[in-house]
Amino acid sequence: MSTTRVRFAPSPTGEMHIGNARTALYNWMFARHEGGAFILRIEDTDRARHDEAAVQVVVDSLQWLGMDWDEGPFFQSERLALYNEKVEALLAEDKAYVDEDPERGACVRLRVPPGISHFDDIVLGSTRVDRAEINDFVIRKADGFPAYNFACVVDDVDMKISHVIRGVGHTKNTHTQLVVYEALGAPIPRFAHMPLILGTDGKPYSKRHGSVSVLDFSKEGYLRQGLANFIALLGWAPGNDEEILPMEEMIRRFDLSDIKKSDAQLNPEKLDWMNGKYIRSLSVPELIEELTPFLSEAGYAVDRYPQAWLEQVVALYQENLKRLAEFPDKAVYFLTEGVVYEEKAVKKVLQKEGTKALLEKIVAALENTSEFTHATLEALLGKIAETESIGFGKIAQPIRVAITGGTVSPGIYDTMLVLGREVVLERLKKAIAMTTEINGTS
RNA sequence: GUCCCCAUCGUCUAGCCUGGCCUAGGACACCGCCCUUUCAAGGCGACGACGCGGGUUCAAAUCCCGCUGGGGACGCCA
Repeated sequence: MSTTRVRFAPSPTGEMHIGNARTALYNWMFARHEGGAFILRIEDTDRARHDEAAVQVVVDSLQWLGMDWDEGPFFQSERLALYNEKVEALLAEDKAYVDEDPERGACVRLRVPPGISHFDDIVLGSTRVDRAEINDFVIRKADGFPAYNFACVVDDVDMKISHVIRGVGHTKNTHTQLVVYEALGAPIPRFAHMPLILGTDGKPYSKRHGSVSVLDFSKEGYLRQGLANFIALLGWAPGNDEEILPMEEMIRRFDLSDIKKSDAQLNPEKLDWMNGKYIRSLSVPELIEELTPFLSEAGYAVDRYPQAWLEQVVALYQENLKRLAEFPDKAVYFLTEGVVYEEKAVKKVLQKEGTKALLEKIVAALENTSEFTHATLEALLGKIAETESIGFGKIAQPIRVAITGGTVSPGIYDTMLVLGREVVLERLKKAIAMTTEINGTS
């Protein structure tokens, strides 16, 4: 059994930032790669920030991305006895002392011995800091709660963490925490600090760049596999040119030493591209399942449509989607009874000289056949194109606008077939009537 | 301000540790072409980078130094 033990230890802030998600993912992938344990620990030692719902966000985010944990979640707020025991021991050994503040009360500080602090980071390499820069720091706050740098180490020791994988903002903390390991006489784990994720302006990725939290990306219609693959590749590459990597593959190839030292900008276009790749890799039933919440959100109850028919519609859009959330709007003329005509499309296509007559011929031809298949439609429309001696585009576009309301849709045969003979005829007639009106008033 | 870190196409990156195979490879985006009934998807192609200056060396994207630029950390927050 592997002795590799890692942990993800967020403070419950109410949202899981994309950068934190990547840190969690790297921890998790590393644990799975090594056959070790992934532990979830909630660092809720700040009373003012305590929030139950915020913990749920962490859990939901992790689960949504497909991460599971072997131990926890542990809550630091429930482990005060352990921290106090350690504080008292340090006090007894005179490695720590009480610092009285007339206003805030008494806290406990750890004595920082002089010297040069040094450790080898798996990502950053050798790092060193003069301890003269580290003041005796607080390990127990006046409110009785442990301070971050203390609770973190006590827990990492207690939980036998072998590798501490966290954001680059913690490198100085690591030097501070090394003092605690020393005072405790505890073995020191390996450290790996992750670079930052930046926005397109090169500043740390934040709300003004777009979605920041994992759950926000989910709401926008990114697939868990797509987002996970994308953020994993922000700062890590498996060493060859492959980019679409299913989770199992990423786990197999993951290596902490392949993580880049420099910060990475999040490129939204590439995320969309990658998400589209994953959408296309799904089976139609799987895609429907992913689409269901978005359909409901838009007011379309999925069970309102025959499953087989819905599969046809979804199949038509699978090649077109970048984000799941785009679907309801794009497929609106399949999902609702009526058609909403875009003014521009009507003006550009339907109001053309001869279009009305053309549509009437199409209606007549369709009414003459009871068969409504790809073959018959192709023969029928092809014949009209031929007798009218016009390109097929000249005939497909008016139909498209008439039955969808716009100039963009899946293939015209497929669109007609899935819409069905009745609906197609009804919409064509409606368009003809409308065209008459427009012509009449102009 | 003090300390620390980083630096290859616009962006994500391969290559750097173990100099030569790099006239620097791939991907996204952009542009063009093909496919084509629209939009996509797909295929093909074009554009596009080793931040600058010194070294070391027969040879540097790769090693060293400086500069410039960018970023981070400096709480009884985590």
